[in-house]
Amino acid sequence: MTLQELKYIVSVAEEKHFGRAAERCFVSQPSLSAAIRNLEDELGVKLFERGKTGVLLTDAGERVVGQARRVLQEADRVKLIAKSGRNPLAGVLRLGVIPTIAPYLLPDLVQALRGAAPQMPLDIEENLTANLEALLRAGSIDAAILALPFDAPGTETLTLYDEEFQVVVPAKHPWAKRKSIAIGELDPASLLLLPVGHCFRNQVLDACGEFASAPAPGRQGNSLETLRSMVASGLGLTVLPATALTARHAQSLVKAVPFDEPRPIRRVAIAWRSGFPRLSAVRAVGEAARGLKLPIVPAG
Amino acid sequence: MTLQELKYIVSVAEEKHFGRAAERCFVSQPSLSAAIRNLEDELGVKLFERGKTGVLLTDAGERVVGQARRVLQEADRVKLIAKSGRNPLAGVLRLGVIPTIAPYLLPDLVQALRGAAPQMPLDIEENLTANLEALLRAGSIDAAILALPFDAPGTETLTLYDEEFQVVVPAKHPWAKRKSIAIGELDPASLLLLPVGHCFRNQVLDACGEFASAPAPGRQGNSLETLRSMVASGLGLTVLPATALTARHAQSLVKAVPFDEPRPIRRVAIAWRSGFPRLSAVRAVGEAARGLKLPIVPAG
DNA sequence: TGGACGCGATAGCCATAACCTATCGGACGC
DNA sequence: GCGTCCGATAGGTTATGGCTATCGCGTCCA
Repeated sequence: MTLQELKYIVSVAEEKHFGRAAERCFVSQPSLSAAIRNLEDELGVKLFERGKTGVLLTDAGERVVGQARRVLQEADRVKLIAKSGRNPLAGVLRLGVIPTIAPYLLPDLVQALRGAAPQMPLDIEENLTANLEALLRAGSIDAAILALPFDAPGTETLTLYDEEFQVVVPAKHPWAKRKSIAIGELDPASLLLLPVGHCFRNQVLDACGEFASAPAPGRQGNSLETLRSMVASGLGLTVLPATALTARHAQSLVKAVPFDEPRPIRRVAIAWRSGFPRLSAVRAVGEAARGLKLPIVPAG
Repeated sequence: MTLQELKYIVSVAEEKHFGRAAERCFVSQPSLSAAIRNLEDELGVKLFERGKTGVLLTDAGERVVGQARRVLQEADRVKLIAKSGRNPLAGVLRLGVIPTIAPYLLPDLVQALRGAAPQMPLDIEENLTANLEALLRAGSIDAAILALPFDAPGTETLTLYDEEFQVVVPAKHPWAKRKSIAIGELDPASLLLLPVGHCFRNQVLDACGEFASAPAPGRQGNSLETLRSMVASGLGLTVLPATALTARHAQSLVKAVPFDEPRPIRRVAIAWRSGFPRLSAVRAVGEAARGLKLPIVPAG
């Protein structure tokens, strides 16, 4: 039984004439006759009574044709659904974002995408890089915005931008008035860091050339905002990325001071599975991120 | 788009593995791959993401496969419906019967068919032969029980039985005690007949060798029962077929008297369109009619 | 790090079935 | 009777779907 055959019987049922039905199906009359004969044989029922006074539907034919119409209708909906899914910029994009980027990038990114891809809502998964990698490879998310390096096998990345690191000190701290600070000046004992697992923690440690002694466990905050508050309360100082230091996140009790040149940075990228079919959706997200008015350096 | 292709994508969606899906569909893996590629091309959407870590459904694929399942389900119902229509003795049979047979044959016929074809209800159309012919040829009824001759083009007939005609006279009529009556004795002036259009009217007239003068218009009854009542009331006498003269229809005020040999009869048959696909349903009706305990002569 | 393995895609060949044109055969109608 | 209409049949061609063998890529393991 084929969809073709079902189309044929519906056509004959409507035309009550093999010749005209064949014409309507753009086939020759013998082809249509043979196809219908095939179907009748397969179903084991005569669907039409070929009489002198035209073609009549048998009782079984009536019911089969009715059901055939339903099948064809559902089949048409397959095409409609496919058509609606043809636009890569339509449909939910499941996007992972690491916690040190999400709160600073997403508000503007979402806003930008409402213009660039209005039919593509973002389903955001905020998680650590290692978890995002697993989710990405398992297909639970479609793409992830995170910091490089990221070399999960079977994935590709597109660099979005670089952002500087800055030292954040209490407003009354002697460094608050400095123009810049050398990396070597940082004291591991007073540096507040994110917990293990956050890539930003390692990036800061890398930038500082790894301290000999590990920071004390107590000197940690679970988010960048917590770190900022801890600095404001005078517990120590920390390092934050530039996107966390815009006017929107200003705090009168703390002051951000750049590093000496060359200033340490992190490179932010979007990653996806090799072969992910909605590459242009990923690209749209990337373009939107690059176009934002944030303290970022267009890179790559 | 074919049902085959839809089966393939559903299978791959369930197995998440081209090889196993192919096995389940009893085709080789390349065949299945090619078919799916075809469908994806036709729909203009990638349905699956062929990754290293197995096969993933795209968002569009998810929706298309869901709809494909619905199509296949409806297609299965086509086969079910066809199967249920495969038994010619199942399903309504639309049967025409002429008014001079219907009330005498149907009660017993229906009863007999409840045993022989319990899944075949009869949709009865009681009408004159000419109308039944039109209905039969138009396909509005499937078969008709009527009196021969019946030579509508495109139809075939099967003789069911013969039934005698008898003279029906008032119980007090001098003929009521006669053993038999010669045709020539009938007086057209006192003979009660059905209206024009009933074949039985013509059969009686034929049997009597056509009277020179037509019967008076007033001496008509619209049914055999009306004729019987008119005889009972003393209005005249009439001729009825044997099936109308069983104990069930006995009337104390009238008496039926046979004709002299050779007794006139009418031949009752069942007719259907040549090529009507449920021939065995017609045959079943014929067998049932022949097997009835009625004053009929198995004929043909 | 190299080789075996797993998996989907590709290449090339073959059989079948789907389609075409031409023709037949029965039924009607003039 | 003869022409016409209509579905079925015959015969030939194409292309579609299926197969085997193989490739290419990635992963896993020694």
